Amino acid sequence: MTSIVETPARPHDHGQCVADALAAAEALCAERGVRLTDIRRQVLELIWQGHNAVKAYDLLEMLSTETRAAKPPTVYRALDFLLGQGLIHRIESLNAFIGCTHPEGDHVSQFLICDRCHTVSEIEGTSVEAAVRRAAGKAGFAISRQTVEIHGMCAVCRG
Amino acid sequence: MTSIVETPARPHDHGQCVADALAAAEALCAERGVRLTDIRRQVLELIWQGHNAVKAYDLLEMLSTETRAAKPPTVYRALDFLLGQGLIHRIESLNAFIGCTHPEGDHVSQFLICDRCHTVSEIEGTSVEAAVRRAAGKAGFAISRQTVEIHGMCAVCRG
DNA sequence: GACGGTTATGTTATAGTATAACAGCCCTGT
DNA sequence: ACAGGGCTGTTATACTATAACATAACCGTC
Repeated sequence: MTSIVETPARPHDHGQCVADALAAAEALCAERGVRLTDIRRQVLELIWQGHNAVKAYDLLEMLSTETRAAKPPTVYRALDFLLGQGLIHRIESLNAFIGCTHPEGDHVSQFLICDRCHTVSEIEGTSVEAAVRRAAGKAGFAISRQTVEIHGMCAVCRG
Repeated sequence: MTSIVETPARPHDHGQCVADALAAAEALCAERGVRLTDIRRQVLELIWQGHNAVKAYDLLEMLSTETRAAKPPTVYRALDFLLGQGLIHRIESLNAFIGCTHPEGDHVSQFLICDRCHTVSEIEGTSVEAAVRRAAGKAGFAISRQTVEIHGMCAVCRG
Protein backbone atom coordinates (compact mmCIF):
# COMPACT_ATOMS: atom_id res chain seq x y z
CA MET A 1 0.00 0.00 0.00
CA THR A 2 1.22 3.40 -0.87
CA SER A 3 1.55 5.71 2.04
CA ILE A 4 3.48 8.87 1.67
CA VAL A 5 4.51 9.61 5.19
CA GLU A 6 4.56 13.22 6.24
CA THR A 7 7.88 13.90 7.79
CA PRO A 8 7.41 15.71 11.06
CA ALA A 9 11.09 16.45 10.99
CA ARG A 10 12.08 20.08 11.00
CA PRO A 11 9.84 22.07 8.72
CA HIS A 12 11.50 23.21 5.56
CA ASP A 13 10.73 24.07 1.99
CA HIS A 14 10.62 20.57 0.65
CA GLY A 15 9.77 21.70 -2.85
CA GLN A 16 13.23 23.20 -2.84
CA CYS A 17 14.78 19.87 -1.81
CA VAL A 18 13.10 18.17 -4.74
CA ALA A 19 14.01 20.91 -7.18
CA ASP A 20 17.62 20.87 -6.03
CA ALA A 21 17.85 17.11 -6.25
CA LEU A 22 16.40 17.01 -9.75
CA ALA A 23 18.62 19.84 -10.93
CA ALA A 24 21.69 18.12 -9.52
CA ALA A 25 20.64 14.87 -11.17
CA GLU A 26 20.17 16.59 -14.51
CA ALA A 27 23.55 18.23 -14.27
CA LEU A 28 25.37 15.08 -13.23
CA CYS A 29 23.79 12.94 -15.92
CA ALA A 30 24.56 15.51 -18.57
CA GLU A 31 28.14 15.73 -17.39
CA ARG A 32 28.50 11.97 -17.46
CA GLY A 33 26.78 11.50 -20.77
CA VAL A 34 24.07 9.24 -19.41
CA ARG A 35 20.36 9.69 -19.95
CA LEU A 36 17.99 10.73 -17.22
CA THR A 37 14.93 9.47 -19.05
CA ASP A 38 11.33 10.18 -18.17
CA ILE A 39 10.87 7.06 -16.12
CA ARG A 40 14.11 7.58 -14.27
CA ARG A 41 13.30 11.18 -13.48
CA GLN A 42 9.80 10.22 -12.38
CA VAL A 43 11.16 7.56 -10.04
CA LEU A 44 13.73 9.93 -8.63
CA GLU A 45 11.06 12.55 -8.06
CA LEU A 46 8.76 10.06 -6.36
CA ILE A 47 11.56 8.96 -4.07
CA TRP A 48 12.16 12.58 -3.21
CA GLN A 49 8.55 13.20 -2.20
CA GLY A 50 9.73 13.03 1.37
CA HIS A 51 12.74 12.30 3.53
CA ASN A 52 11.63 8.75 4.05
CA ALA A 53 12.66 5.60 2.28
CA VAL A 54 10.32 4.38 -0.45
CA LYS A 55 9.65 0.78 -1.45
CA ALA A 56 9.90 -0.49 -5.00
CA TYR A 57 6.32 -1.70 -5.16
CA ASP A 58 5.00 1.57 -3.84
CA LEU A 59 6.82 3.30 -6.67
CA LEU A 60 5.29 0.78 -9.01
CA GLU A 61 1.84 1.70 -7.81
CA MET A 62 2.55 5.41 -8.02
CA LEU A 63 3.77 4.98 -11.57
CA SER A 64 0.69 3.08 -12.63
CA THR A 65 -2.25 4.85 -14.24
CA GLU A 66 -5.87 3.73 -14.41
CA THR A 67 -5.30 2.28 -17.81
CA ARG A 68 -1.85 0.83 -17.44
CA ALA A 69 -0.08 -0.92 -14.59
CA ALA A 70 3.65 -0.45 -14.44
CA LYS A 71 5.57 -3.69 -14.05
CA PRO A 72 8.42 -4.55 -11.67
CA PRO A 73 11.31 -4.48 -14.15
CA THR A 74 10.42 -0.93 -15.08
CA VAL A 75 10.94 0.38 -11.61
CA TYR A 76 13.86 -1.89 -10.75
CA ARG A 77 15.72 -0.78 -13.85
CA ALA A 78 15.20 2.84 -12.96
CA LEU A 79 16.36 2.13 -9.42
CA ASP A 80 19.45 0.33 -10.71
CA PHE A 81 20.31 3.29 -12.86
CA LEU A 82 19.82 5.78 -10.05
CA LEU A 83 21.85 3.63 -7.66
CA GLY A 84 24.58 3.31 -10.23
CA GLN A 85 24.76 7.08 -10.64
CA GLY A 86 24.76 7.58 -6.89
CA LEU A 87 21.51 9.54 -7.02
CA ILE A 88 19.78 7.30 -4.52
CA HIS A 89 20.77 4.86 -1.81
CA ARG A 90 19.29 1.54 -0.87
CA ILE A 91 18.39 1.02 2.78
CA GLU A 92 19.04 -2.68 3.30
CA SER A 93 17.23 -2.97 6.58
CA LEU A 94 14.05 -1.59 5.02
CA ASN A 95 14.21 -2.93 1.48
CA ALA A 96 13.65 0.63 0.41
CA PHE A 97 15.30 3.54 -1.34
CA ILE A 98 16.09 7.13 -0.48
CA GLY A 99 17.39 10.12 -2.35
CA CYS A 100 21.04 10.93 -1.92
CA THR A 101 21.60 14.34 -0.45
CA HIS A 102 24.98 14.95 -2.06
CA PRO A 103 25.30 12.90 -5.22
CA GLU A 104 28.34 14.73 -6.50
CA GLY A 105 31.38 12.80 -5.44
CA ASP A 106 31.80 9.48 -3.77
CA HIS A 107 30.82 8.95 -0.21
CA VAL A 108 29.86 6.09 2.00
CA SER A 109 26.26 5.80 2.99
CA GLN A 110 25.48 5.96 6.67
CA PHE A 111 21.98 6.60 7.90
CA LEU A 112 19.97 7.48 10.95
CA ILE A 113 16.54 5.93 10.53
CA CYS A 114 13.70 7.03 12.78
CA ASP A 115 11.38 4.10 13.38
CA ARG A 116 8.59 6.40 14.45
CA CYS A 117 8.36 9.08 11.73
CA HIS A 118 10.43 7.09 9.25
CA THR A 119 12.67 9.99 8.42
CA VAL A 120 16.05 8.89 7.12
CA SER A 121 19.03 11.19 7.34
CA GLU A 122 22.57 10.70 6.20
CA ILE A 123 25.21 10.92 8.87
CA GLU A 124 27.49 13.82 8.15
CA GLY A 125 31.14 13.71 8.89
CA THR A 126 33.83 11.13 8.57
CA SER A 127 34.36 9.82 12.07
CA VAL A 128 32.25 6.70 11.67
CA GLU A 129 33.82 5.96 8.36
CA ALA A 130 37.27 6.47 9.82
CA ALA A 131 36.55 4.06 12.66
CA VAL A 132 35.27 1.49 10.20
CA ARG A 133 38.36 1.94 8.07
CA ARG A 134 40.63 1.47 11.04
CA ALA A 135 38.83 -1.68 12.15
CA ALA A 136 38.91 -3.12 8.65
CA GLY A 137 42.55 -2.17 8.21
CA LYS A 138 43.49 -4.01 11.36
CA ALA A 139 41.93 -7.15 9.92
CA GLY A 140 43.63 -6.68 6.56
CA PHE A 141 40.21 -6.29 5.03
CA ALA A 142 39.77 -4.25 1.83
CA ILE A 143 36.49 -2.35 1.93
CA SER A 144 34.36 -2.09 -1.16
CA ARG A 145 31.02 -1.06 0.30
CA GLN A 146 29.75 0.07 3.68
CA THR A 147 26.27 -0.31 5.02
CA VAL A 148 25.68 1.63 8.20
CA GLU A 149 22.04 1.89 9.24
CA ILE A 150 21.21 3.13 12.69
CA HIS A 151 17.63 2.65 13.82
CA GLY A 152 16.05 4.52 16.67
CA MET A 153 14.15 7.71 17.34
CA CYS A 154 15.02 11.10 15.94
CA ALA A 155 15.30 14.29 17.94
CA VAL A 156 11.94 15.61 16.76
CA CYS A 157 10.06 12.45 17.73
CA ARG A 158 11.73 12.37 21.13
CA GLY A 159 10.20 15.76 21.67
CA MET B 1 39.70 1.20 21.42
CA THR B 2 41.18 -1.95 20.01
CA SER B 3 39.17 -3.81 17.46
CA ILE B 4 39.88 -7.48 17.49
CA VAL B 5 38.57 -9.17 14.42
CA GLU B 6 38.41 -12.90 14.23
CA THR B 7 39.86 -14.55 11.20
CA PRO B 8 37.81 -17.64 10.63
CA ALA B 9 38.98 -18.08 7.08
CA ARG B 10 42.21 -19.41 8.45
CA PRO B 11 42.23 -23.12 9.13
CA HIS B 12 40.93 -24.02 12.54
CA ASP B 13 39.08 -26.75 14.34
CA HIS B 14 35.64 -25.86 13.21
CA GLY B 15 34.05 -28.78 15.01
CA GLN B 16 35.10 -27.00 18.16
CA CYS B 17 33.39 -23.79 17.02
CA VAL B 18 30.15 -25.67 16.50
CA ALA B 19 30.44 -27.57 19.76
CA ASP B 20 31.17 -24.37 21.67
CA ALA B 21 28.29 -22.53 20.05
CA LEU B 22 25.82 -25.30 20.81
CA ALA B 23 27.04 -25.64 24.37
CA ALA B 24 26.75 -21.90 24.91
CA ALA B 25 23.26 -21.93 23.42
CA GLU B 26 22.19 -24.79 25.70
CA ALA B 27 23.53 -23.01 28.72
CA LEU B 28 21.97 -19.67 27.88
CA CYS B 29 18.57 -21.15 27.12
CA ALA B 30 18.60 -23.17 30.31
CA GLU B 31 19.55 -20.10 32.29
CA ARG B 32 16.78 -18.07 30.70
CA GLY B 33 14.16 -20.76 30.99
CA VAL B 34 13.49 -20.95 27.27
CA ARG B 35 13.44 -24.09 25.19
CA LEU B 36 16.09 -24.92 22.66
CA THR B 37 13.92 -27.44 20.85
CA ASP B 38 15.08 -29.95 18.25
CA ILE B 39 14.25 -27.76 15.31
CA ARG B 40 15.86 -24.72 16.87
CA ARG B 41 19.02 -26.62 17.67
CA GLN B 42 19.11 -28.12 14.20
CA VAL B 43 18.79 -24.71 12.61
CA LEU B 44 21.48 -23.27 14.85
CA GLU B 45 23.78 -26.14 14.00
CA LEU B 46 23.16 -25.76 10.29
CA ILE B 47 23.94 -22.06 10.49
CA TRP B 48 27.15 -22.91 12.27
CA GLN B 49 28.32 -25.30 9.56
CA GLY B 50 30.64 -22.54 8.43
CA HIS B 51 31.58 -18.93 9.03
CA ASN B 52 29.39 -17.78 6.22
CA ALA B 53 25.86 -16.46 6.26
CA VAL B 54 23.12 -18.96 5.46
CA LYS B 55 19.83 -18.22 3.71
CA ALA B 56 16.48 -19.24 5.09
CA TYR B 57 15.51 -21.32 2.09
CA ASP B 58 18.81 -23.15 2.13
CA LEU B 59 18.09 -24.10 5.71
CA LEU B 60 14.67 -25.20 4.58
CA GLU B 61 16.20 -27.50 2.04
CA MET B 62 18.73 -28.86 4.50
CA LEU B 63 15.95 -29.57 6.98
CA SER B 64 13.86 -31.41 4.44
CA THR B 65 14.06 -35.18 4.15
CA GLU B 66 13.18 -37.35 1.18
CA THR B 67 9.77 -37.99 2.61
CA ARG B 68 8.95 -34.62 4.06
CA ALA B 69 9.63 -31.07 2.90
CA ALA B 70 10.01 -28.53 5.67
CA LYS B 71 7.93 -25.41 5.18
CA PRO B 72 8.93 -21.76 5.48
CA PRO B 73 7.26 -20.94 8.80
CA THR B 74 9.17 -23.75 10.44
CA VAL B 75 12.52 -22.26 9.67
CA TYR B 76 11.46 -18.63 10.11
CA ARG B 77 10.11 -19.38 13.56
CA ALA B 78 13.33 -21.04 14.55
CA LEU B 79 15.26 -18.08 13.17
CA ASP B 80 13.06 -15.64 15.08
CA PHE B 81 13.70 -17.52 18.28
CA LEU B 82 17.45 -17.64 17.73
CA LEU B 83 17.54 -13.96 16.83
CA GLY B 84 15.52 -13.13 19.91
CA GLN B 85 17.95 -15.00 22.12
CA GLY B 86 20.90 -13.35 20.41
CA LEU B 87 22.24 -16.68 19.21
CA ILE B 88 22.35 -15.59 15.59
CA HIS B 89 22.46 -12.35 13.66
CA ARG B 90 20.72 -11.36 10.49
CA ILE B 91 22.86 -9.90 7.71
CA GLU B 92 20.54 -7.40 6.06
CA SER B 93 22.59 -6.91 2.96
CA LEU B 94 22.54 -10.64 2.23
CA ASN B 95 19.13 -11.67 3.52
CA ALA B 96 20.96 -14.32 5.45
CA PHE B 97 21.86 -15.42 8.95
CA ILE B 98 25.04 -16.12 10.85
CA GLY B 99 25.92 -17.56 14.22
CA CYS B 100 26.76 -15.10 16.93
CA THR B 101 30.26 -15.57 18.27
CA HIS B 102 29.55 -14.24 21.75
CA PRO B 103 25.89 -14.64 22.59
CA GLU B 104 26.33 -13.91 26.26
CA GLY B 105 25.67 -10.28 26.82
CA ASP B 106 24.38 -7.54 24.60
CA HIS B 107 26.46 -6.20 21.81
CA VAL B 108 25.93 -4.40 18.58
CA SER B 109 26.43 -6.38 15.44
CA GLN B 110 29.07 -5.19 13.05
CA PHE B 111 30.40 -7.37 10.30
CA LEU B 112 33.15 -7.69 7.75
CA ILE B 113 31.77 -9.64 4.83
CA CYS B 114 34.11 -11.06 2.23
CA ASP B 115 32.41 -11.04 -1.15
CA ARG B 116 34.83 -13.60 -2.50
CA CYS B 117 34.92 -16.40 0.10
CA HIS B 118 31.74 -15.23 1.82
CA THR B 119 33.27 -15.41 5.25
CA VAL B 120 31.56 -13.12 7.72
CA SER B 121 33.35 -11.97 10.84
CA GLU B 122 32.12 -9.84 13.66
CA ILE B 123 34.04 -6.71 14.43
CA GLU B 124 34.79 -6.78 18.09
CA GLY B 125 35.76 -3.75 20.00
CA THR B 126 34.01 -0.54 20.59
CA SER B 127 35.57 2.06 18.35
CA VAL B 128 33.06 1.87 15.53
CA GLU B 129 30.22 1.72 17.96
CA ALA B 130 31.59 4.70 19.84
CA ALA B 131 31.84 6.73 16.65
CA VAL B 132 28.29 5.83 15.75
CA ARG B 133 27.12 6.80 19.19
CA ARG B 134 28.85 10.16 18.97
CA ALA B 135 27.37 10.88 15.55
CA ALA B 136 23.89 9.91 16.72
CA GLY B 137 24.29 11.93 19.88
CA LYS B 138 25.16 15.01 17.90
CA ALA B 139 21.90 14.64 16.01
CA GLY B 140 19.89 14.04 19.18
CA PHE B 141 19.10 10.58 17.90
CA ALA B 142 18.32 7.71 20.31
CA ILE B 143 19.76 4.47 18.97
CA SER B 144 17.80 1.25 19.24
CA ARG B 145 19.57 -0.93 16.71
CA GLN B 146 22.73 -0.73 14.62
CA THR B 147 23.40 -2.41 11.33
CA VAL B 148 27.02 -2.18 10.25
CA GLU B 149 27.92 -4.40 7.32
CA ILE B 150 31.21 -3.84 5.56
CA HIS B 151 31.64 -5.63 2.24
CA GLY B 152 34.96 -6.20 0.59
CA MET B 153 37.73 -8.75 0.49
CA CYS B 154 39.24 -10.45 3.50
CA ALA B 155 42.93 -10.75 4.24
CA VAL B 156 43.07 -14.40 3.21
CA CYS B 157 41.49 -13.77 -0.17
CA ARG B 158 43.76 -10.81 -0.83
CA GLY B 159 46.96 -12.47 0.25
C1' DG C 1 -2.93 -39.66 35.14
C1' DA C 2 -6.61 -36.37 33.62
C1' DC C 3 -7.17 -31.43 32.97
C1' DG C 4 -6.34 -26.96 31.20
C1' DG C 5 -3.26 -23.35 29.87
C1' DT C 6 0.70 -22.28 27.26
C1' DT C 7 4.08 -22.92 23.90
C1' DA C 8 5.65 -25.11 19.73
C1' DT C 9 4.88 -27.15 15.29
C1' DG C 10 2.21 -28.42 10.97
C1' DT C 11 -0.18 -26.76 7.01
C1' DT C 12 -2.21 -23.91 3.53
C1' DA C 13 -2.25 -19.86 1.43
C1' DT C 14 -0.60 -15.53 0.18
C1' DA C 15 2.09 -11.20 0.53
C1' DG C 16 6.21 -8.88 -0.63
C1' DT C 17 10.79 -8.40 -3.12
C1' DA C 18 13.53 -9.07 -7.26
C1' DT C 19 15.31 -10.82 -11.74
C1' DA C 20 15.60 -13.64 -16.31
C1' DA C 21 14.63 -13.66 -20.94
C1' DC C 22 13.09 -12.02 -25.07
C1' DA C 23 10.61 -8.62 -28.08
C1' DG C 24 10.18 -4.16 -29.79
C1' DC C 25 10.99 0.76 -29.69
C1' DC C 26 13.62 4.98 -29.73
C1' DC C 27 17.64 7.77 -29.72
C1' DT C 28 21.93 9.00 -31.78
C1' DG C 29 25.70 9.26 -35.03
C1' DT C 30 26.83 8.57 -39.65
C1' DA D 1 17.77 6.40 -44.13
C1' DC D 2 19.89 3.13 -41.53
C1' DA D 3 22.48 0.57 -38.26
C1' DG D 4 23.71 -0.19 -33.57
C1' DG D 5 23.11 0.35 -28.89
C1' DG D 6 20.42 1.64 -25.16
C1' DC D 7 15.87 1.83 -23.11
C1' DT D 8 11.27 0.03 -22.26
C1' DG D 9 7.41 -3.48 -22.53
C1' DT D 10 5.94 -7.96 -21.35
C1' DT D 11 5.65 -12.53 -19.56
C1' DA D 12 7.11 -15.55 -16.47
C1' DT D 13 9.31 -17.00 -12.47
C1' DA D 14 12.53 -17.04 -8.47
C1' DC D 15 13.34 -15.73 -3.96
C1' DT D 16 12.03 -13.92 0.77
C1' DA D 17 8.69 -13.69 4.42
C1' DT D 18 4.32 -13.82 7.07
C1' DA D 19 -0.90 -14.53 8.15
C1' DA D 20 -4.11 -17.56 9.83
C1' DC D 21 -5.76 -21.50 11.62
C1' DA D 22 -5.26 -26.53 13.08
C1' DT D 23 -2.88 -29.89 15.80
C1' DA D 24 0.48 -31.60 18.94
C1' DA D 25 3.82 -31.42 22.81
C1' DC D 26 5.03 -29.65 27.28
C1' DC D 27 4.11 -28.45 32.14
C1' DG D 28 2.14 -27.44 36.43
C1' DT D 29 -1.95 -28.56 39.20
C1' DC D 30 -5.32 -31.29 40.94
